[in-house]
Amino acid sequence: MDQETKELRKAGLKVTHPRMRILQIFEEAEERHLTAEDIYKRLLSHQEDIGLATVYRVLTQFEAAGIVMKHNFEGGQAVYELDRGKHHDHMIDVDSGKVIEFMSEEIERLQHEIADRHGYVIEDHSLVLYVRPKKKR
Amino acid sequence: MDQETKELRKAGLKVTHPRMRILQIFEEAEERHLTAEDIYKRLLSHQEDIGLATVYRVLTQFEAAGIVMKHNFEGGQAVYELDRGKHHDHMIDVDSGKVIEFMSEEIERLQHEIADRHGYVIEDHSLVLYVRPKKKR
DNA sequence: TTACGTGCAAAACTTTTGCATGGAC
DNA sequence: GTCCATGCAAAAGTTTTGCACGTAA
Repeated sequence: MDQETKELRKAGLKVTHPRMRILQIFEEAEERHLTAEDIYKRLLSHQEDIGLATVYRVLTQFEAAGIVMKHNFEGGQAVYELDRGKHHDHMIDVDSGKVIEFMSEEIERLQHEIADRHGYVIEDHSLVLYVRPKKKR
Repeated sequence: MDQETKELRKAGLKVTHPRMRILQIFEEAEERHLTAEDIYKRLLSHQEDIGLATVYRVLTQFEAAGIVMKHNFEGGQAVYELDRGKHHDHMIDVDSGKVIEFMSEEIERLQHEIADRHGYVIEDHSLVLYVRPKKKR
């Protein structure tokens, strides 16, 4: 039994063609971060007959099942990435649109400290740096 | 000449009724963070005849002029707040929807350090903590 | 007077939903 | 066979735009 099938079964989801193909799209893709539209277009270009509504439904289920993470960066469309388990934040090159992942134990620690100081516990968080390449000189 | 007029003039914007009223709505509001819809509803309740499209147009101009800041928190609608100049990040109580502002020099410093290490400079950034009140015991 | 601003309605865009059919187990 | 999943089209929700009219400077 292949990896995708296992992943779907584990999530208690029926193993259907759209779900398999969407998982594969993520695995094949160069970029880790894709919009629903990106995925839909790639399916179309492989002559797949899968509706955009299905893409959204599948992504929503995948998110609930912890298979993907959804991010609301600037610019209307939500982006999704496979949830590989290791938490990280994002840096977006505003010139090229490239997404860089990073992780700082130190920032994580400070966030918890701040929330705690205000009487809260962190449920989730979102840190995005919008960056531009340093000028060389 | 009052404060609102001064602010609009400084931004090179004509002093019109909708622009004045929208500035005032921000100043009167208990919450610092309002959606376009929030503002529109408050105008309606004051019997103002200002269209929602105008609210969006004015907010967009205000953002370009540095009068307000726009945030894309989770949940579809963008929120706007007056730009008082002092940078801060946000903590959102997911139970009540309450928005708490905070600021950490330490986190700011680490962000720059990380961007720099990757060969970038930070153009802008967004840090939002989604939190829940600590359980008492 | 003239360029810019506004209200209204329609359009654009992303995402969700209703419904009849199809497919996994 | 049963229940969940899907495609399609339509709806919903937010934001933008076209256009004719209005108004600040």
